[in-house]
Amino acid sequence: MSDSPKDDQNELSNVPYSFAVTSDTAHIRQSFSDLGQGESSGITHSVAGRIMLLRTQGKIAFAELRDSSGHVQLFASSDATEDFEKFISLSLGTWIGAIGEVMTTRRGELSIKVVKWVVLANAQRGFGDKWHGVTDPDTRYRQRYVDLWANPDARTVFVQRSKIISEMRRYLEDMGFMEVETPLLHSVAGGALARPFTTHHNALDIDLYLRIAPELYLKRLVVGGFERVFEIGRVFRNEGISPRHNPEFTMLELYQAYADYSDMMELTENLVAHLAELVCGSKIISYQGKPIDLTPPWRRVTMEELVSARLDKQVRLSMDLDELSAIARENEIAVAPSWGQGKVLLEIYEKTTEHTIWDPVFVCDYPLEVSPLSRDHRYKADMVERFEVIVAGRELANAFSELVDPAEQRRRFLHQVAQAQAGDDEAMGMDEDYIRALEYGLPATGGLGIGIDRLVMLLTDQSQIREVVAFPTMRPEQDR
RNA sequence: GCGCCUCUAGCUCAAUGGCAGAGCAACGGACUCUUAAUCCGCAGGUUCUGGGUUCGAAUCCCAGGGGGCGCACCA
Repeated sequence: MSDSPKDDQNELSNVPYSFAVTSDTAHIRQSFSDLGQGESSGITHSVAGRIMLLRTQGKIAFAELRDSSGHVQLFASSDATEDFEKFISLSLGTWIGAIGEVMTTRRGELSIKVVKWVVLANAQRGFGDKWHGVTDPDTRYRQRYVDLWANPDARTVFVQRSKIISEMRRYLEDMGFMEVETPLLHSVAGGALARPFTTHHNALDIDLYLRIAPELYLKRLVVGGFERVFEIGRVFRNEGISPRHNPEFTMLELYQAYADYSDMMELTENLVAHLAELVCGSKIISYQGKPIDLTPPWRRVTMEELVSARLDKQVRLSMDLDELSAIARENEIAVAPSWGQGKVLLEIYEKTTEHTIWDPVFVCDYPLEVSPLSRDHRYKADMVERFEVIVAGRELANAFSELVDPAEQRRRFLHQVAQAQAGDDEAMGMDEDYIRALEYGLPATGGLGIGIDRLVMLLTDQSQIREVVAFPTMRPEQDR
Protein backbone atom coordinates (compact mmCIF):
# COMPACT_ATOMS: atom_id res chain seq x y z
CA MET A 1 0.00 0.00 0.00
CA SER A 2 2.97 2.28 0.43
CA ASP A 3 4.07 1.54 -3.12
CA SER A 4 3.53 4.37 -5.49
CA PRO A 5 2.32 4.16 -9.04
CA LYS A 6 4.76 4.44 -11.85
CA ASP A 7 4.64 7.65 -13.84
CA ASP A 8 2.13 7.73 -16.61
CA GLN A 9 3.51 6.94 -19.98
CA ASN A 10 1.56 9.36 -22.07
CA GLU A 11 1.21 7.26 -25.17
CA LEU A 12 -0.14 4.35 -23.11
CA SER A 13 -2.59 6.52 -21.20
CA ASN A 14 -4.36 7.42 -24.39
CA VAL A 15 -6.54 4.33 -24.38
CA PRO A 16 -9.60 3.66 -26.55
CA TYR A 17 -13.20 4.08 -25.39
CA SER A 18 -14.22 0.66 -26.63
CA PHE A 19 -12.80 -2.46 -28.15
CA ALA A 20 -14.67 -5.07 -30.14
CA VAL A 21 -13.96 -8.63 -29.03
CA THR A 22 -15.12 -11.56 -31.14
CA SER A 23 -14.61 -14.23 -28.49
CA ASP A 24 -13.40 -14.90 -25.01
CA THR A 25 -10.54 -17.24 -24.25
CA ALA A 26 -12.75 -20.07 -23.01
CA HIS A 27 -14.70 -20.16 -26.26
CA ILE A 28 -11.50 -20.12 -28.27
CA ARG A 29 -10.20 -23.10 -26.29
CA GLN A 30 -13.48 -24.89 -26.87
CA SER A 31 -13.72 -24.11 -30.58
CA PHE A 32 -10.14 -24.98 -31.45
CA SER A 33 -9.55 -27.95 -29.17
CA ASP A 34 -8.86 -30.18 -32.19
CA LEU A 35 -6.17 -27.96 -33.70
CA GLY A 36 -2.98 -30.04 -33.90
CA GLN A 37 0.56 -29.01 -33.08
CA GLY A 38 1.94 -26.24 -35.27
CA GLU A 39 -1.31 -25.74 -37.16
CA SER A 40 -2.94 -22.51 -38.26
CA SER A 41 -6.72 -22.28 -38.24
CA GLY A 42 -7.14 -19.59 -40.85
CA ILE A 43 -9.64 -17.92 -38.50
CA THR A 44 -8.99 -14.52 -36.96
CA HIS A 45 -10.25 -13.57 -33.52
CA SER A 46 -10.16 -10.49 -31.39
CA VAL A 47 -9.65 -10.99 -27.65
CA ALA A 48 -8.99 -8.78 -24.66
CA GLY A 49 -7.64 -9.19 -21.15
CA ARG A 50 -4.60 -8.68 -18.97
CA ILE A 51 -1.05 -9.69 -19.81
CA MET A 52 -0.13 -11.96 -16.91
CA LEU A 53 3.14 -13.42 -18.23
CA LEU A 54 5.46 -12.28 -20.99
CA ARG A 55 8.37 -14.29 -22.35
CA THR A 56 10.41 -12.56 -25.01
CA GLN A 57 12.85 -14.40 -27.11
CA GLY A 58 14.55 -12.05 -29.50
CA LYS A 59 12.34 -11.65 -32.52
CA ILE A 60 9.37 -13.53 -31.06
CA ALA A 61 7.47 -13.36 -27.79
CA PHE A 62 4.85 -15.33 -25.87
CA ALA A 63 2.36 -13.73 -23.53
CA GLU A 64 -0.43 -15.12 -21.35
CA LEU A 65 -3.60 -13.14 -21.86
CA ARG A 66 -6.12 -13.68 -19.08
CA ASP A 67 -9.77 -12.67 -19.27
CA SER A 68 -12.74 -13.48 -17.07
CA SER A 69 -13.26 -16.84 -18.76
CA GLY A 70 -9.69 -18.14 -18.65
CA HIS A 71 -6.50 -17.49 -20.54
CA VAL A 72 -4.86 -18.00 -23.89
CA GLN A 73 -1.34 -17.51 -25.17
CA LEU A 74 -0.49 -14.64 -27.46
CA PHE A 75 2.24 -15.27 -30.00
CA ALA A 76 3.99 -12.18 -31.30
CA SER A 77 6.80 -11.90 -33.82
CA SER A 78 8.76 -9.06 -35.30
CA ASP A 79 7.61 -9.81 -38.82
CA ALA A 80 3.88 -10.30 -38.09
CA THR A 81 3.08 -8.09 -35.13
CA GLU A 82 2.64 -4.35 -35.34
CA ASP A 83 4.81 -2.34 -32.96
CA PHE A 84 6.62 -5.49 -31.90
CA GLU A 85 9.21 -3.56 -29.90
CA LYS A 86 6.46 -1.94 -27.85
CA PHE A 87 4.68 -5.24 -27.42
CA ILE A 88 7.68 -6.89 -25.79
CA SER A 89 8.12 -3.96 -23.45
CA LEU A 90 4.60 -4.27 -22.02
CA SER A 91 4.39 -4.48 -18.25
CA LEU A 92 2.70 -7.43 -16.60
CA GLY A 93 -0.85 -6.49 -15.73
CA THR A 94 -1.46 -4.35 -18.79
CA TRP A 95 -4.90 -4.78 -20.35
CA ILE A 96 -4.66 -5.21 -24.09
CA GLY A 97 -6.88 -6.10 -26.98
CA ALA A 98 -5.29 -8.34 -29.59
CA ILE A 99 -6.35 -9.43 -33.06
CA GLY A 100 -4.90 -12.32 -34.99
CA GLU A 101 -5.23 -15.81 -36.31
CA VAL A 102 -5.84 -18.72 -33.95
CA MET A 103 -2.93 -21.15 -34.19
CA THR A 104 -0.92 -23.59 -32.14
CA THR A 105 2.81 -23.43 -31.51
CA ARG A 106 5.25 -26.23 -32.26
CA ARG A 107 4.77 -27.40 -28.69
CA GLY A 108 1.00 -27.45 -29.27
CA GLU A 109 0.04 -24.44 -27.16
CA LEU A 110 -3.11 -22.76 -28.46
CA SER A 111 -2.25 -19.17 -29.32
CA ILE A 112 -3.40 -16.03 -31.05
CA LYS A 113 -0.85 -14.94 -33.61
CA VAL A 114 -1.05 -11.24 -32.88
CA VAL A 115 -1.19 -8.87 -35.86
CA LYS A 116 -2.83 -5.78 -34.38
CA TRP A 117 -3.02 -4.95 -30.71
CA VAL A 118 -3.89 -2.03 -28.50
CA VAL A 119 -3.34 -1.09 -24.87
CA LEU A 120 -6.73 -0.89 -23.11
CA ALA A 121 -5.46 0.04 -19.67
CA ASN A 122 -2.09 0.57 -18.16
CA ALA A 123 -1.20 -1.18 -14.91
CA GLN A 124 0.89 1.27 -12.96
CA ARG A 125 1.11 -1.11 -10.03
CA GLY A 126 2.12 -4.75 -10.11
CA PHE A 127 0.19 -7.84 -9.04
CA GLY A 128 2.86 -9.36 -6.85
CA ASP A 129 5.06 -12.37 -7.27
CA LYS A 130 3.99 -14.27 -10.36
CA TRP A 131 4.50 -17.59 -8.60
CA HIS A 132 3.42 -16.86 -5.01
CA GLY A 133 0.87 -14.18 -5.79
CA VAL A 134 -0.09 -11.98 -2.88
CA THR A 135 -0.66 -13.82 0.39
CA ASP A 136 -0.82 -10.99 2.89
CA PRO A 137 -4.42 -11.20 4.16
CA ASP A 138 -4.63 -7.49 4.71
CA THR A 139 -3.83 -6.74 1.08
CA ARG A 140 -6.00 -9.58 -0.18
CA TYR A 141 -9.13 -8.37 1.61
CA ARG A 142 -8.61 -4.62 1.34
CA GLN A 143 -7.55 -4.75 -2.30
CA ARG A 144 -9.62 -7.62 -3.60
CA TYR A 145 -9.00 -6.41 -7.15
CA VAL A 146 -5.36 -7.38 -6.60
CA ASP A 147 -6.23 -10.71 -4.98
CA LEU A 148 -8.47 -11.72 -7.87
CA TRP A 149 -5.66 -11.37 -10.38
CA ALA A 150 -2.83 -12.59 -8.19
CA ASN A 151 -4.66 -15.65 -6.82
CA PRO A 152 -6.86 -17.46 -9.35
CA ASP A 153 -8.36 -19.61 -6.58
CA ALA A 154 -9.88 -16.48 -5.06
CA ARG A 155 -11.64 -15.85 -8.34
CA THR A 156 -13.08 -19.37 -8.40
CA VAL A 157 -14.75 -18.88 -5.03
CA PHE A 158 -16.70 -15.87 -6.25
CA VAL A 159 -17.69 -17.60 -9.47
CA GLN A 160 -19.05 -20.47 -7.39
CA ARG A 161 -20.79 -18.09 -5.04
CA SER A 162 -22.57 -16.57 -7.99
CA LYS A 163 -23.57 -20.01 -9.29
CA ILE A 164 -24.91 -21.07 -5.89
CA ILE A 165 -27.12 -18.01 -5.55
CA SER A 166 -28.32 -18.10 -9.11
CA GLU A 167 -29.18 -21.79 -8.91
CA MET A 168 -30.88 -21.27 -5.56
CA ARG A 169 -33.14 -18.70 -7.23
CA ARG A 170 -33.93 -20.96 -10.12
CA TYR A 171 -34.65 -23.91 -7.83
CA LEU A 172 -37.04 -21.95 -5.63
CA GLU A 173 -38.77 -20.32 -8.56
CA ASP A 174 -39.31 -23.76 -10.05
CA MET A 175 -41.04 -24.68 -6.78
CA GLY A 176 -43.40 -21.77 -7.20
CA PHE A 177 -41.66 -19.33 -4.87
CA MET A 178 -41.69 -15.64 -5.76
CA GLU A 179 -38.71 -13.44 -5.01
CA VAL A 180 -39.60 -10.28 -3.12
CA GLU A 181 -37.83 -7.33 -1.56
CA THR A 182 -38.61 -5.95 1.86
CA PRO A 183 -37.24 -2.92 3.72
CA LEU A 184 -33.68 -2.76 4.97
CA LEU A 185 -34.56 0.22 7.14
CA HIS A 186 -36.70 -0.94 10.06
CA SER A 187 -38.27 1.14 12.79
CA VAL A 188 -38.39 -1.94 15.03
CA ALA A 189 -35.44 -4.34 14.99
CA GLY A 190 -37.08 -7.74 14.88
CA GLY A 191 -37.01 -11.18 13.35
CA ALA A 192 -33.87 -12.32 15.14
CA LEU A 193 -32.05 -11.91 18.41
CA ALA A 194 -29.17 -9.56 17.63
CA ARG A 195 -27.92 -6.06 18.20
CA PRO A 196 -28.79 -3.78 15.29
CA PHE A 197 -26.99 -0.90 13.62
CA THR A 198 -28.76 2.40 14.14
CA THR A 199 -29.14 5.15 11.59
CA HIS A 200 -31.24 8.27 11.26
CA HIS A 201 -33.72 9.60 8.75
CA ASN A 202 -33.45 13.37 8.61
CA ALA A 203 -36.78 14.34 7.03
CA LEU A 204 -38.81 12.12 9.36
CA ASP A 205 -36.39 12.83 12.22
CA ILE A 206 -36.54 9.25 13.44
CA ASP A 207 -33.94 6.64 14.24
CA LEU A 208 -34.08 3.58 12.05
CA TYR A 209 -32.36 0.22 12.32
CA LEU A 210 -30.62 -1.67 9.56
CA ARG A 211 -32.52 -4.93 9.46
CA ILE A 212 -31.25 -7.93 11.39
CA ALA A 213 -33.68 -10.21 9.50
CA PRO A 214 -36.40 -9.83 6.86
CA GLU A 215 -38.62 -12.34 8.64
CA LEU A 216 -41.47 -10.20 9.91
CA TYR A 217 -41.99 -8.45 6.58
CA LEU A 218 -41.92 -11.68 4.63
CA LYS A 219 -44.64 -13.17 6.81
CA ARG A 220 -46.69 -10.00 6.28
CA LEU A 221 -46.53 -10.85 2.58
CA VAL A 222 -47.91 -14.30 3.31
CA VAL A 223 -50.74 -12.61 5.21
CA GLY A 224 -51.18 -10.53 2.05
CA GLY A 225 -51.74 -13.68 0.04
CA PHE A 226 -48.34 -14.49 -1.47
CA GLU A 227 -48.18 -18.13 -0.41
CA ARG A 228 -44.58 -18.82 -1.35
CA VAL A 229 -42.09 -15.98 -1.04
CA PHE A 230 -38.36 -15.74 -0.62
CA GLU A 231 -35.78 -13.02 -0.29
CA ILE A 232 -32.04 -13.23 -0.77
CA GLY A 233 -30.56 -10.17 0.80
CA ARG A 234 -28.21 -8.48 3.15
CA VAL A 235 -28.80 -8.31 6.87
CA PHE A 236 -26.76 -6.38 9.40
CA ARG A 237 -25.80 -7.32 12.91
CA ASN A 238 -23.76 -5.09 15.16
CA GLU A 239 -21.50 -7.77 16.55
CA GLY A 240 -17.91 -8.89 16.57
CA ILE A 241 -15.97 -9.78 13.44
CA SER A 242 -14.48 -13.26 13.32
CA PRO A 243 -13.49 -15.89 10.76
CA ARG A 244 -17.18 -16.82 10.66
CA HIS A 245 -18.84 -13.43 11.17
CA ASN A 246 -19.09 -10.35 9.02
CA PRO A 247 -21.28 -7.48 10.22
CA GLU A 248 -23.24 -7.58 6.97
CA PHE A 249 -24.06 -10.94 5.50
CA THR A 250 -26.45 -12.50 3.03
CA MET A 251 -29.47 -14.53 4.06
CA LEU A 252 -31.98 -16.58 2.21
CA GLU A 253 -35.33 -16.51 3.94
CA LEU A 254 -38.37 -18.23 2.54
CA TYR A 255 -41.93 -18.78 3.72
CA GLN A 256 -44.35 -21.40 2.51
CA ALA A 257 -48.01 -21.28 3.44
CA TYR A 258 -49.74 -24.48 4.56
CA ALA A 259 -46.35 -26.02 5.44
CA ASP A 260 -44.67 -26.86 8.74
CA TYR A 261 -41.11 -27.40 9.86
CA SER A 262 -41.03 -30.96 8.56
CA ASP A 263 -41.68 -29.62 5.08
CA MET A 264 -38.85 -27.14 5.65
CA MET A 265 -36.51 -30.02 6.48
CA GLU A 266 -37.27 -31.72 3.21
CA LEU A 267 -36.86 -28.51 1.28
CA THR A 268 -33.57 -27.70 3.01
CA GLU A 269 -31.88 -31.05 2.47
CA ASN A 270 -32.98 -31.25 -1.12
CA LEU A 271 -31.91 -27.68 -1.91
CA VAL A 272 -28.49 -27.99 -0.29
CA ALA A 273 -27.80 -31.41 -1.82
CA HIS A 274 -28.78 -30.04 -5.21
CA LEU A 275 -26.43 -27.08 -4.85
CA ALA A 276 -23.60 -29.33 -3.70
CA GLU A 277 -24.01 -31.50 -6.75
CA LEU A 278 -23.96 -28.43 -8.96
CA VAL A 279 -20.89 -26.80 -7.42
CA CYS A 280 -18.89 -29.76 -6.13
CA GLY A 281 -20.11 -32.37 -8.60
CA SER A 282 -21.26 -34.66 -5.80
CA LYS A 283 -23.51 -34.79 -2.76
CA ILE A 284 -20.48 -36.00 -0.84
CA ILE A 285 -18.22 -33.02 -0.45
CA SER A 286 -14.86 -32.47 1.15
CA TYR A 287 -14.56 -29.79 3.80
CA GLN A 288 -11.25 -28.90 5.45
CA GLY A 289 -9.87 -32.30 4.56
CA LYS A 290 -12.82 -34.37 5.79
CA PRO A 291 -15.79 -35.74 3.85
CA ILE A 292 -19.34 -34.55 4.46
CA ASP A 293 -22.22 -36.56 3.06
CA LEU A 294 -25.06 -34.24 2.13
CA THR A 295 -27.21 -36.97 0.59
CA PRO A 296 -30.81 -36.68 1.85
CA PRO A 297 -32.42 -37.60 4.12
CA TRP A 298 -30.38 -36.00 6.87
CA ARG A 299 -30.47 -37.25 10.43
CA ARG A 300 -33.29 -35.75 12.49
CA VAL A 301 -32.74 -35.74 16.20
CA THR A 302 -33.99 -33.61 19.06
CA MET A 303 -31.79 -31.22 20.98
CA GLU A 304 -32.57 -33.13 24.19
CA GLU A 305 -31.44 -36.44 22.69
CA LEU A 306 -28.26 -34.93 21.28
CA VAL A 307 -27.25 -33.32 24.53
CA SER A 308 -28.17 -36.39 26.58
CA ALA A 309 -26.05 -38.60 24.32
CA ARG A 310 -23.15 -36.18 24.38
CA LEU A 311 -23.12 -35.83 28.16
CA ASP A 312 -24.08 -39.46 28.70
CA LYS A 313 -26.89 -38.51 31.06
CA GLN A 314 -30.52 -37.51 30.76
CA VAL A 315 -30.91 -33.82 29.97
CA ARG A 316 -34.53 -32.69 29.61
CA LEU A 317 -36.26 -29.36 29.36
CA SER A 318 -38.78 -30.66 31.90
CA MET A 319 -36.11 -30.96 34.60
CA ASP A 320 -36.01 -28.54 37.49
CA LEU A 321 -34.15 -25.33 36.82
CA ASP A 322 -31.73 -26.18 39.63
CA GLU A 323 -31.02 -29.59 38.16
CA LEU A 324 -30.39 -28.17 34.67
CA SER A 325 -28.30 -25.34 36.06
CA ALA A 326 -26.14 -27.86 37.90
CA ILE A 327 -25.49 -29.70 34.64
CA ALA A 328 -24.59 -26.38 33.03
CA ARG A 329 -22.13 -25.55 35.77
CA GLU A 330 -20.58 -29.04 35.52
CA ASN A 331 -19.78 -28.03 31.96
CA GLU A 332 -18.32 -24.66 32.90
CA ILE A 333 -21.30 -22.61 31.78
CA ALA A 334 -22.13 -19.58 33.89
CA VAL A 335 -25.89 -19.49 34.36
CA ALA A 336 -27.47 -16.04 34.51
CA PRO A 337 -30.29 -15.53 37.06
CA SER A 338 -32.74 -14.45 34.35
CA TRP A 339 -32.44 -17.75 32.50
CA GLY A 340 -35.20 -20.31 32.54
CA GLN A 341 -34.82 -24.00 31.73
CA GLY A 342 -35.06 -23.28 28.01
CA LYS A 343 -32.13 -20.89 27.89
CA VAL A 344 -30.06 -23.18 30.11
CA LEU A 345 -30.75 -26.17 27.86
CA LEU A 346 -29.84 -24.14 24.76
CA GLU A 347 -26.59 -23.00 26.36
CA ILE A 348 -25.66 -26.54 27.35
CA TYR A 349 -26.38 -27.71 23.82
CA GLU A 350 -24.40 -24.94 22.18
CA LYS A 351 -21.39 -25.20 24.46
CA THR A 352 -21.07 -28.97 24.65
CA THR A 353 -22.67 -30.48 21.60
CA GLU A 354 -23.12 -28.23 18.60
CA HIS A 355 -19.43 -28.05 17.60
CA THR A 356 -19.11 -31.86 17.72
CA ILE A 357 -21.58 -32.41 14.88
CA TRP A 358 -20.00 -32.99 11.47
CA ASP A 359 -22.40 -34.59 9.01
CA PRO A 360 -25.62 -32.64 8.53
CA VAL A 361 -28.14 -32.95 11.34
CA PHE A 362 -31.55 -31.40 11.85
CA VAL A 363 -31.44 -30.42 15.50
CA CYS A 364 -35.16 -30.40 16.29
CA ASP A 365 -37.47 -28.98 18.90
CA TYR A 366 -36.15 -25.87 20.60
CA PRO A 367 -37.24 -24.41 23.91
CA LEU A 368 -40.07 -21.91 23.52
CA GLU A 369 -38.19 -19.52 25.79
CA VAL A 370 -35.49 -18.88 23.16
CA SER A 371 -37.78 -18.92 20.11
CA PRO A 372 -40.12 -15.91 20.18
CA LEU A 373 -41.44 -16.36 16.63
CA SER A 374 -41.92 -20.12 16.47
CA ARG A 375 -45.14 -21.99 16.92
CA ASP A 376 -45.74 -24.12 20.03
CA HIS A 377 -44.86 -27.75 19.52
CA ARG A 378 -48.01 -29.73 18.77
CA TYR A 379 -47.04 -32.48 21.27
CA LYS A 380 -44.34 -31.17 23.59
CA ALA A 381 -44.84 -28.68 26.41
CA ASP A 382 -42.65 -25.56 26.46
CA MET A 383 -41.14 -26.54 23.11
CA VAL A 384 -41.57 -25.08 19.66
CA GLU A 385 -41.46 -26.69 16.25
CA ARG A 386 -38.09 -25.35 15.27
CA PHE A 387 -34.87 -26.83 13.93
CA GLU A 388 -31.38 -25.74 13.08
CA VAL A 389 -29.18 -27.53 10.60
CA ILE A 390 -25.67 -28.12 11.88
CA VAL A 391 -22.93 -29.10 9.44
CA ALA A 392 -19.22 -29.16 10.23
CA GLY A 393 -19.98 -27.90 13.71
CA ARG A 394 -21.79 -24.79 12.55
CA GLU A 395 -25.30 -23.58 12.09
CA LEU A 396 -26.25 -23.57 8.44
CA ALA A 397 -30.00 -23.05 8.62
CA ASN A 398 -32.72 -22.16 11.09
CA ALA A 399 -36.37 -22.88 10.47
CA PHE A 400 -39.69 -23.34 12.16
CA SER A 401 -43.39 -23.72 11.99
CA GLU A 402 -44.32 -20.06 12.25
CA LEU A 403 -46.26 -18.74 15.20
CA VAL A 404 -49.63 -17.70 13.79
CA ASP A 405 -51.54 -16.75 16.96
CA PRO A 406 -51.55 -12.95 17.44
CA ALA A 407 -52.35 -13.07 21.15
CA GLU A 408 -49.52 -15.51 21.80
CA GLN A 409 -47.21 -13.43 19.62
CA ARG A 410 -48.04 -10.39 21.73
CA ARG A 411 -47.15 -12.32 24.90
CA ARG A 412 -43.84 -13.40 23.32
CA PHE A 413 -43.02 -9.82 22.31
CA LEU A 414 -43.89 -8.56 25.79
CA HIS A 415 -41.48 -11.11 27.21
CA GLN A 416 -38.82 -9.81 24.81
CA VAL A 417 -39.47 -6.24 25.86
CA ALA A 418 -39.08 -7.29 29.50
CA GLN A 419 -35.79 -8.98 28.61
CA ALA A 420 -34.63 -5.80 26.91
CA GLN A 421 -35.52 -3.76 29.97
CA ALA A 422 -33.58 -6.24 32.05
CA GLY A 423 -30.51 -5.38 30.00
CA ASP A 424 -30.61 -7.88 27.11
CA ASP A 425 -29.55 -5.72 24.17
CA GLU A 426 -30.34 -8.50 21.71
CA ALA A 427 -33.99 -8.83 22.65
CA MET A 428 -36.66 -7.89 20.12
CA GLY A 429 -38.87 -4.84 20.35
CA MET A 430 -42.67 -4.84 20.26
CA ASP A 431 -43.94 -4.80 16.69
CA GLU A 432 -47.60 -3.78 16.89
CA ASP A 433 -48.12 -3.82 13.16
CA TYR A 434 -46.85 -7.37 12.91
CA ILE A 435 -49.38 -8.45 15.53
CA ARG A 436 -52.06 -6.57 13.61
CA ALA A 437 -51.04 -8.47 10.48
CA LEU A 438 -51.41 -11.77 12.34
CA GLU A 439 -54.87 -10.61 13.41
CA TYR A 440 -55.82 -10.58 9.73
CA GLY A 441 -54.88 -14.26 9.63
CA LEU A 442 -51.67 -16.12 8.87
CA PRO A 443 -52.27 -19.74 7.88
CA ALA A 444 -49.92 -22.48 8.95
CA THR A 445 -46.60 -21.43 7.46
CA GLY A 446 -43.15 -22.94 7.34
CA GLY A 447 -40.22 -20.53 7.39
CA LEU A 448 -36.54 -21.16 6.63
CA GLY A 449 -33.40 -19.06 6.83
CA ILE A 450 -30.05 -20.07 5.38
CA GLY A 451 -26.85 -18.07 5.80
CA ILE A 452 -25.62 -17.83 2.23
CA ASP A 453 -22.06 -16.92 3.16
CA ARG A 454 -21.72 -19.98 5.36
CA LEU A 455 -23.31 -22.17 2.71
CA VAL A 456 -20.78 -20.85 0.20
CA MET A 457 -17.97 -21.50 2.70
CA LEU A 458 -19.15 -25.07 3.05
CA LEU A 459 -19.47 -25.72 -0.68
CA THR A 460 -16.21 -23.98 -1.62
CA ASP A 461 -14.20 -25.50 1.24
CA GLN A 462 -13.33 -22.17 2.84
CA SER A 463 -12.74 -21.80 6.57
CA GLN A 464 -13.06 -18.01 6.63
CA ILE A 465 -16.05 -15.87 5.77
CA ARG A 466 -13.69 -13.26 4.34
CA GLU A 467 -12.83 -15.66 1.57
CA VAL A 468 -16.42 -15.67 0.33
CA VAL A 469 -17.30 -12.00 0.87
CA ALA A 470 -15.70 -9.87 -1.82
CA PHE A 471 -15.24 -6.83 0.37
CA PRO A 472 -15.36 -7.86 4.03
CA THR A 473 -15.76 -5.23 6.70
CA MET A 474 -12.35 -3.94 7.78
CA ARG A 475 -11.09 -1.27 10.05
CA PRO A 476 -10.48 1.82 7.87
CA GLU A 477 -7.02 1.94 6.42
CA GLN A 478 -4.64 4.16 8.36
CA ASP A 479 -2.26 6.57 6.70
CA ARG A 480 0.78 4.47 6.14
C1' G B 1 -13.62 -6.38 24.68
C1' C B 2 -9.49 -10.12 26.62
C1' G B 3 -5.23 -13.55 25.50
C1' C B 4 -1.43 -15.49 22.14
C1' C B 5 1.27 -14.82 17.56
C1' U B 6 2.97 -11.63 13.69
C1' C B 7 4.90 -7.08 10.73
C1' U B 8 12.18 -7.02 6.78
C1' A B 9 12.72 -4.34 -0.94
C1' G B 10 6.66 -3.67 -5.19
C1' C B 11 5.64 -9.37 -4.14
C1' U B 12 7.28 -14.14 -1.60
C1' C B 13 10.70 -14.95 2.08
C1' A B 14 16.05 -15.30 4.65
C1' A B 15 19.26 -13.03 8.28
C1' U B 16 18.07 -14.50 16.45
C1' G B 17 22.84 -9.38 19.41
C1' G B 18 28.04 -8.21 15.01
C1' C B 19 28.62 -5.26 7.25
C1' A B 20 20.33 -6.15 5.90
C1' G B 21 20.19 -10.66 1.79
C1' A B 22 17.85 -14.11 -2.09
C1' G B 23 14.09 -15.33 -5.79
C1' C B 24 10.33 -12.97 -8.60
C1' A B 25 8.71 -8.03 -10.35
C1' A B 26 10.97 -3.31 -12.25
C1' C B 27 15.08 -1.22 -15.23
C1' G B 28 19.33 -2.15 -19.28
C1' G B 29 21.05 -6.04 -22.60
C1' A B 30 21.33 -11.24 -25.46
C1' C B 31 18.10 -14.81 -27.62
C1' U B 32 12.81 -16.95 -33.85
C1' C B 33 8.51 -21.91 -30.40
C1' U B 34 8.42 -20.33 -24.89
C1' U B 35 5.23 -22.52 -20.64
C1' A B 36 7.17 -19.61 -13.30
C1' A B 37 11.48 -19.58 -20.37
C1' U B 38 16.86 -18.99 -19.90
C1' C B 39 21.37 -16.04 -19.52
C1' C B 40 24.23 -11.33 -18.41
C1' G B 41 23.96 -6.60 -15.99
C1' C B 42 21.83 -2.71 -12.87
C1' A B 43 18.95 -0.79 -9.13
C1' G B 44 15.95 -1.28 -5.07
C1' G B 45 15.38 -0.40 2.57
C1' U B 46 12.66 4.92 8.19
C1' U B 47 13.57 -3.78 8.99
C1' C B 48 5.35 -0.82 11.03
C1' U B 49 6.00 3.76 14.56
C1' G B 50 8.07 5.89 19.06
C1' G B 51 11.04 5.14 23.27
C1' G B 52 14.60 2.03 26.11
C1' U B 53 18.79 -1.70 27.16
C1' U B 54 23.67 -2.41 24.73
C1' C B 55 30.25 -0.84 22.44
C1' G B 56 26.64 -2.53 18.77
C1' A B 57 19.37 -3.90 17.79
C1' A B 58 15.65 -6.38 12.13
C1' U B 59 16.91 -9.45 16.47
C1' C B 60 16.15 -8.08 23.56
C1' C B 61 12.52 -4.78 26.69
C1' C B 62 8.26 -1.06 27.00
C1' A B 63 4.28 1.66 24.60
C1' G B 64 1.38 2.49 20.24
C1' G B 65 -0.52 0.95 15.21
C1' G B 66 -1.89 -2.88 11.38
C1' G B 67 -2.91 -7.98 10.60
C1' G B 68 -3.78 -13.29 12.00
C1' C B 69 -5.54 -16.98 15.47
C1' G B 70 -8.23 -18.28 19.94
C1' C B 71 -11.96 -16.80 23.62
C1' A B 72 -16.49 -13.95 24.25
C1' C B 73 -20.86 -12.46 21.19
C1' C B 74 -23.42 -14.48 17.15
C1' A B 75 -25.48 -16.71 11.87
